[in-house]
Order: sequence, then C-alpha cells, then structure tokens
Amino acid sequence: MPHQPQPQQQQTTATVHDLRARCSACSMHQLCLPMGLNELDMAKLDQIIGRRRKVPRDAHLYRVGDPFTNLYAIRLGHFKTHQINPSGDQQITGFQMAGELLGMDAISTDRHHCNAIALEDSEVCEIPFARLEALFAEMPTLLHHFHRMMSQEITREQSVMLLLGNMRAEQRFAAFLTNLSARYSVRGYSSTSFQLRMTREEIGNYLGLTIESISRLLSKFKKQGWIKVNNRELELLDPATLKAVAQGTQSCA
Amino acid sequence: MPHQPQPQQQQTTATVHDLRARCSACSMHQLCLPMGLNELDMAKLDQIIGRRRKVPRDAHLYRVGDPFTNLYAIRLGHFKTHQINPSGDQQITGFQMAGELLGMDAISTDRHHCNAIALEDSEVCEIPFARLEALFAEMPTLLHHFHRMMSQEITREQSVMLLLGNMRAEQRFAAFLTNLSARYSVRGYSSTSFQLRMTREEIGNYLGLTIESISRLLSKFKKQGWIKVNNRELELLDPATLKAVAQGTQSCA
DNA sequence: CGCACTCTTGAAATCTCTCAAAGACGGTGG
DNA sequence: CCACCGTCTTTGAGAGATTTCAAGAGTGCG
Repeated sequence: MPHQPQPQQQQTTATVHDLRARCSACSMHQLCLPMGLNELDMAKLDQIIGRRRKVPRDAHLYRVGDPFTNLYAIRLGHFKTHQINPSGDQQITGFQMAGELLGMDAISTDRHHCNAIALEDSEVCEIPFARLEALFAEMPTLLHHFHRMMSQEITREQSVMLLLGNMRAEQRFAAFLTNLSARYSVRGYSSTSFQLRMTREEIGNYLGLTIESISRLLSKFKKQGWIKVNNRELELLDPATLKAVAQGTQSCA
Repeated sequence: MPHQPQPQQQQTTATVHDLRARCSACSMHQLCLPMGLNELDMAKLDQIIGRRRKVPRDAHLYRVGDPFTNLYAIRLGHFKTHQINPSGDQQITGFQMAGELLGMDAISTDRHHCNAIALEDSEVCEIPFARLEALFAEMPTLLHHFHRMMSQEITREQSVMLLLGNMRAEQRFAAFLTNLSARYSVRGYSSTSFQLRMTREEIGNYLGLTIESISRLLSKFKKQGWIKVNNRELELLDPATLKAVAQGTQSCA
C-alpha cells in the first residue's frame, strides 16, 4: 500500500491576479463549463466568473476543510486531487487538465473534501458557486451542461473503482496511459506523444500500486515495444495493444 | 480479482404501478430529494414525480445503455449498481438504500452507465429528469439540494477509491461495516444490528476482494468478538474497534 | 561538482487469490 | 415431516501477484 506522508512540497499558496477571464476568448470554452452556450449566454457567464488565478507548481489550490465558495475551471496546466485518511495515508483521486472543473465534491458540505495541487505552473478561473447557481435560473442550457459535468465526474470515478477493484497492475497502467492519451487527443494534442506531469509515485498512488511497480511496468511495456520512455517524456508506440491490455483482452508474457 | 460473469439472476423486469407518490407523505422526505423544502415547494415537486414503481428482488431497475429519462428515489428496499467492463468482469459501484438517488451517472450521456438491481423487493419513485430540471428554475432550494446530492455521490465514490487504493482487506471490510452502520443509524434503524442484504460475493466484489476473503474476514472478526454473524444477520458488538480498524488505527493479530 | 531527489532493479516477504472440498441453509416434492 | 437438491458459505493448502526492503543509477539544480 502506497502511503508515504508525502514530504514538504506545497508551501506556497496560489497567487491571485486580478485579470478578468473571458470565456469567449478562452481556448477551452468548447470543453469547459460554457460548452454549447450562445454568445449572449456566454457573456452573462463571463460576468460572474471571478478572477483568473495563477497557481505555481506544487501550490495548493485548496485544502481539505477549506470553506467552499468557488469552483475552478482549469485554463492551463495540470492538477492532482487527493484525499487523506485519518491515519495519514493519501489517495490521489484524480489528475485534472485544462477544461476540467475542480471542487465539485465540496458542494455537499460547503467544505472541500480533498486537496488540489498544481502539478506544474497552472492557471484557473474562479467560479463563485453561489452566483453560478443563481445564474442557472435563467440559463437552462448552462444548468444542463453543469449537470453533465458533475455526472461525468461520477462516471469517471466509477471507472476508477472498476480499475482499482478488478484490474491487475498491468491492466491498470495500460488503462491509465490510454486514458491520458484520449484526453490529450480531445484537447488537440498528440495522443501518442506527451509528457507525464506526475511522478511515478503519484501514478502508483492513483492506481493503487507502489512506485516500484510502476517503474517495473514502464520497463516491461518498453521491453514489449509498446512505449518509449525518457524520464517524463512518453511515446505510445502501440496504442491499440495498450487499449487491448487495458480491456483485459491481451496481456504480456 | 473477483470476476465471475455472475449467473442468471435478473430475468424479471420491474413492474409499474400507477400510484402517484407524495413526498410529503413519505417517511424518507427528510433524507431524500425534497429535504428542506417547505410545504408549497414540496407540493410542486409532488406534481412532477412520476409513478411509484415496485421492483422485485433481482430485477433490474435499469441496465447499461438504457436511455436516461428518470432518476429514481428509493422509497423502500435496497439496490446495487454495477459496471461491466469489456471483458465481462463486473464491479459493484455501490449499495443504495431508502432515501438515496439512483441514476445520476446517466445525465452525462443520456444513457445509463451501470446496471441497477434490487437486492430485495423494493420500491422507487420515478423522477422525470427533464421536468425536474425545468422545476429548478423556480426552486433554488431544490436545485441546491440536488447539487448537494450529486456532490455527495462524488464524495462517496472518492471514499471508495481511498478504500480500494489504500486499504488492506481487514480495513476495507471494517470500513464497509462501519459505513452500513452509519447509514442505518441515520435512517432510524439500529446501528449495531441489521441484516446484510447482499451476498458475500457481492460484498467481496464491491471491496475488491474474493468471497473467500470476506468469509475469512467475517470469521476473524467473529473470533475477535467484534461482531456476531448468523447468515445475513449481523450484530456489531464493538463498533468503536471496528471504526478504529477501518481507520487503520488498530488491526487484529 | 555534488547534493537531493527520483527512478530502476533485484530478492525476499506477504497478502490475497485460486483451487478444492466439505458444511450449512432454504426450498421442493414425495 | 423428511430427504434431496442447488446455492451460498466456510475452511484449508498452495500459488501468485505485488509489496517491502535494499542498493545503486540517473537527473536536475544550485
């Protein structure tokens, strides 16, 4: 079980820049909250969106127990969210990238239930949730899309449960790579060549494996000719096979 | 890894009774969707709530791929939801009881992503989602509580991720029992004495363990004097210790 | 150039699974 | 009312996957 108390990263706190965000001008608006809105509605949404906020690498966007006031839309960069249980073990519950929403788990109790940390220098848009909810009354399209996003998060987590509950190490890791690949693809980046923004340890923690297992898996996949690795630089040489491995259809000797 | 293709239960399909539900008259209304609504708002909600529907034991409430039109509030009984991956393995993603909402994962794609099956003869209220969403425009309290419920589901799933990713068998099982206990308590039932509605196999599947492991765990806990078991009848003799085990603070020799 | 950190690799230990058999339980039919 | 059957459960022994422990190699930064 991976559970190092994870040392002293995260001293810094996110800096606040008073730049007003403009959804219409944002490259993510087709993936993000304003998806499918017309010009007029997007302008209304723009009006309630708060500051744009830079979050340096390793800084917390929010911490467990922080009062909940904003959701955050990632404009740029990558985050991880993790939970900590009473005995201090942590479990990374997700890696988020541009266009994804952070903080939805906090609505239920008005306090954040996990920590969100930037994996690299990043930028988010603050979305004051009370104002957003008020806006829903006059913007059914926005409301519906918001529900879709929450629902998608539920679905995503169910997939992770399937992964953690049912899959062997090899399968989990292939599923992880395949998932990253698909998400980069949607964002217009290469689906076969990208940088891992997280450490081996973070991958292992997320997948319920140890750092050593991840390292071995990486070596094994490399030896099979399925991937090419150089530190964090990753290339998927055989995405089809990886997908098959993820689905349990195939496995290596 | 537990993954029997799970045999032929579930032939039957849920029967539809044309009884109109009345939230105000329902014993679950303090836990369920109408929580916190005033009389007037509750009456409005009543008007859109669809039929009350009986779901016999082992019957599907919905299946993967079914078009999404309704959420379901459980009035009575217990359900399980499970996912099936391409290679046919299944993972139970949750056990739901009265007052809980089913189907929220379907909003994102307008299709159900999992199967929902009654663990005993049960009863649900159909909630046509389109009508519900329309109602939100005029009932901010309802909307907010709905968001809380979705958020709570996200939080719940994150806890399961922590469980599956970080905990040993003993800890998982103690956490499972503790969780059931708390949920029965909230519903006004005994927190220390209740019936398991699911088979050992289902528990194992949910917790990422085999049926044999669950059986051994049950025996071990019994030997420790923490619980008393008789088939599905369960009594928690030492809830405090069980909680400690769940948190990883304690463990048995 | 050296330190701190991350990553890789090997060998042994451990947990949980798999396989196997026997024991309960509940329902059915004689 | 009892015997029988299928299903679920319990328990044991051995196997296997992943972890743990340990050491060494690589990388980046000051």
